Amino acid sequence: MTHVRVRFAPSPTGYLHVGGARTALFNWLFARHHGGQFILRIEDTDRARLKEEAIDNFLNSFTWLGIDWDEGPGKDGPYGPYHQSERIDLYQTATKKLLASGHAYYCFCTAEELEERREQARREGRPPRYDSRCRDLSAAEQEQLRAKGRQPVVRIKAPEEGVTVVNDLIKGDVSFDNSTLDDFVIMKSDGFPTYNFACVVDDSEMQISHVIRADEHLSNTPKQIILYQALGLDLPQFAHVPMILAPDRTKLSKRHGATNVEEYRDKGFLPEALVNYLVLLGWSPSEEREFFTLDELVREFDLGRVSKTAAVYDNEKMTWMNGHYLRELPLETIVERAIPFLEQAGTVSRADLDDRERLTRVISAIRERVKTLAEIPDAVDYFYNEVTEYDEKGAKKHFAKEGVVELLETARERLAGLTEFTLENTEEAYRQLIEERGLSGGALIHPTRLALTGRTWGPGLFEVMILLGKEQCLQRLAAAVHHIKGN
RNA sequence: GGCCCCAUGGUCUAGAGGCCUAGGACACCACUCUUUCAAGGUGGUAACCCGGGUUCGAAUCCCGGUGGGGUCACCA
Repeated sequence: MTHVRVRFAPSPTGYLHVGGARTALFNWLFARHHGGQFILRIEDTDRARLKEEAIDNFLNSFTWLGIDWDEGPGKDGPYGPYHQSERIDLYQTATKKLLASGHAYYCFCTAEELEERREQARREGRPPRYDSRCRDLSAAEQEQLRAKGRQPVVRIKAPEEGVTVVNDLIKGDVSFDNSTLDDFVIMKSDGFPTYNFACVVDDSEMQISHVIRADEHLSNTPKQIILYQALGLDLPQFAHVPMILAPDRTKLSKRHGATNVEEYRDKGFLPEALVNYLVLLGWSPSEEREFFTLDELVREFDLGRVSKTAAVYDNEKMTWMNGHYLRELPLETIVERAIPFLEQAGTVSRADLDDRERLTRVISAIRERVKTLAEIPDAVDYFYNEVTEYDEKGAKKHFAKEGVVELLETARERLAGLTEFTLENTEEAYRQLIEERGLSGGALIHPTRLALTGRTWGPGLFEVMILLGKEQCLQRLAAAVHHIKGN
């Protein structure tokens, strides 16, 4: 294979979308698999929609996902600059070439005129194509229009007959009738290139070997091929990856919930899980397997195993995947990543957060019971804060029983009598009491859990006791008794 | 609407003519483990869009329908 150079070319108008993230990921994996380069190119030719902070958002998202780039913003290379707004001279040179060779021409129609004609075409049920009316304007006519103050655009002279075939690595050969193409704009009246033009000039200039992009660009590809041909340039390989759809089978958008990777981070998802989930949407490994590290993906990834069909994004599976990573990642890693969420929630004091040893034990106890980092503050709450209320259903079930007050008081005395408050001792004390009274384990354990945590679920009771410490246990048992009597 | 792409359980997918009585994963249900909730283990419900061909044989190849998606800008 020729030397692999691929690129991801976002337009800095918003955030990195999960669909974009997956496309970038496919590009990155392909580059790493083949020992090639992954380039980030900023397509900022639409100055009206440009957002200053967007580029940083993108870069942060990539870094968070573990995707690095060999050339691009902050990483100069031999084919820079990597912002299209700084490459205008390149597009102008290419335009001059096209104009000189008769492959392009100036068009003086205004945006309003064009919109009007498109509207009319639609009304009459015709395809809204540009009618090439400026194609053969004489020099004199052009002068006249310029004199009127009209700022022209430059259009490509598209072939009127024949067929343009896209040899796509994923879709196979796709043919387009040239008669369906019109003389599209390559340079806007503001002197900036259009997407298709800038894309071709840059992909060629940057020696891109494989253009791997979303399916929605497939219909742009014949236009780009025409530009390559007009400029006398070699074609890259094309690969159009299927789209990611929302559950209602439409394009994924804000109204479907979290769609950009920053939101996933903020909702407590792990980058490992997002990457793993996303890569499995549209790509399948050669062996039946669900979990892959980035390194394993680099080894396994293959464009040949990318599916042709659009995939529906499933948040349940994403969440399941996240839960898996939450359980499997090193404990220290989870603790590190949980801290920002705990800080944000503000329910655990600074001092408690700094007691890393206890925090680690607490998180170890609950981590397989949560699916996202964002659930951790709530799950650890009672280890750090007093229990102020009891689960309503649980209270009805466990606090309303005959003799529960006496039972909890007795249990409290037994615990109070322990000189060493260990897992073994506490359990032993409880087992003994259970046996004495001829109770089922749950009859004592359930009300105790509710008293200590306010909840009906959580880690093993004796683990909770040890984590809470003797004093807290005694205090909470007393408080619960007080609460029950008060009702 | 024109053009283009696609079509295996609710969802992600395996499958490149006989290995398919269609496999795996999520979700769901049951059982199991268990002091609870999870996690884990075991089992289960559930799919080849329809119609024609081709072939001894089709989820797989061809054609036609249907359905879904994408795209038709001086946006990328």
